[in-house]
Amino acid sequence: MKSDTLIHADATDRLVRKLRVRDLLSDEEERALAASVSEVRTFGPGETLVRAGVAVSECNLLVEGMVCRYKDLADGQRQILELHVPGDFVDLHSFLLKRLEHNIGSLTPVRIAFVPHEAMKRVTEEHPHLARMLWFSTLLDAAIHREWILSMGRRTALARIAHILCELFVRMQVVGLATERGYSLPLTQADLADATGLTPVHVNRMLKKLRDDDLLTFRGGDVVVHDWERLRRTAEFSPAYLFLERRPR
Amino acid sequence: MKSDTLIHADATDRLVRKLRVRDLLSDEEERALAASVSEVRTFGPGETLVRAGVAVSECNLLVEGMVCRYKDLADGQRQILELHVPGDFVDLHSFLLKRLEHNIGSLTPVRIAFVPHEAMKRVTEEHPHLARMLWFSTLLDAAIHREWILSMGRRTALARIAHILCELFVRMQVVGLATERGYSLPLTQADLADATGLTPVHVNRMLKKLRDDDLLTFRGGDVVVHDWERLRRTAEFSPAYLFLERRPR
DNA sequence: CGTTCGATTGAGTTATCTCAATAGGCGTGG
DNA sequence: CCACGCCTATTGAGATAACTCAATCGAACG
Repeated sequence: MKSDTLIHADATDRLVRKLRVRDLLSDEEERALAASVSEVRTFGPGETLVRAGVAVSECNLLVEGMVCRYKDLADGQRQILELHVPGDFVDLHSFLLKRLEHNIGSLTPVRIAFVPHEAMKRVTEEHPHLARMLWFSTLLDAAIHREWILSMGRRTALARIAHILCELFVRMQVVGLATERGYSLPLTQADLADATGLTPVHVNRMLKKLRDDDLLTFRGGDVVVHDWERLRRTAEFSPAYLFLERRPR
Repeated sequence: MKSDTLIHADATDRLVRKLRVRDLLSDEEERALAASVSEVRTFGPGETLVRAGVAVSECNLLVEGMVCRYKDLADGQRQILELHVPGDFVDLHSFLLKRLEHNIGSLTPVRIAFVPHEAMKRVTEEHPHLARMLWFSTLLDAAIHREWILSMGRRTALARIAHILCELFVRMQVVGLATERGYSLPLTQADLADATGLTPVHVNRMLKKLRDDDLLTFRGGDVVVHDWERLRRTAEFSPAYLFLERRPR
């Protein structure tokens, strides 16, 4: 094993964990994944990591911190399209798309592992099953997108916020970053507004309602779930769209 | 060439057309695609083709007509997640997901080509480049989802409707089903409401406004574009997210 | 030719937004 | 150590985009 493989092995830990929830990943595949990381770098909060339309030649794997994909409208309105937790291969799709149609930005200080597209090509060609697992994880992003469309289209502001906080709870649990009671979510209410298509003021009122109803507290970057059952019902949250079971075969 | 390959060759025509807009597809790959179709069947309008949560063993390729993916909320509200035009490999993702988390339903009479998952596995393993193109087309769906999230989150009702009609115009053009002036869109205003997260009544008013402003007419299942430039601006539509250029290499 | 389904319009309601003001935390510089 | 400024959270009050309910109308269809 080459030494730089060792150096970056921890970079893929949470990704591996996430993949293993859904499928069997061999040790060889795990090593191939770790070996494909060329570099790990840190960035400050509020930085744009990938800009829409610019050709990219490597994929970003989030190791630590929180990033989002977003688009802006001409009048300055922002919409967050997805929130990413450690272990997410944020722009895996840039491998085939070559450029992204949206931006990727850090919401906190982050550590990012880079995987060059050449390494992606090599690893997917040498490991067809791993390639399918990576394909799968882009399909998971699409499934999350669809649930968000449902939220934005048909859920009330309260349910929308409850839903996104449920989703993140589960996704954080998968990568071992949540306890039974809650998780760390270093977002501002304005960020949450951009993610839910609401205004910060309204987000504030809905959070107050969730607090007053004793469902959940979101304060100082921490989510504490008080009543998971009622929260789930309020959000009409069902984790089926996160495909948390092992695929057949 | 086997005769059943010949029988179903037309089934993949529009898909091939769509793929060739984005990448080079060899004749051999085209034949492999056509050969993977096991059967072509017709369905009436309003049928559920794939139900959420049920294990599936084949992919649906839309040959003719219009289908949508949708989810329902407990109170009966429906959200359409994506509209599909001929040539769309509607549930290509079922190949890896094994079950879908949403439903697929026909909006019109449709012709569907079936591709068994075994055939998918064979063709993707034997043709890695074709596999990447299919992966790519699932990424395209995700990009469309993201644009919808932006629409639902931040665009006004008028812009949202204008935008979806712009998108379908371009997508219909790609598969040769639109003229310079417009295209056939066999949806009711209620369908359009379910796709945009609005009420039918409000959709009606916004369509009237688009008509009154002389941007576009949607009547009797036909979209006629009167002023593309102003329509584009109203929707803030830019086709970048549809990746209409050839990928590099 | 009655029935059904989709489109259209009016009138009143409401969820969410906008504007605005206040308050709390936190880092920086004097 | 205090004062200032900045960012985020909070709350109030009024505005508005979109919704609900309800009625009418037209076309398709058996």
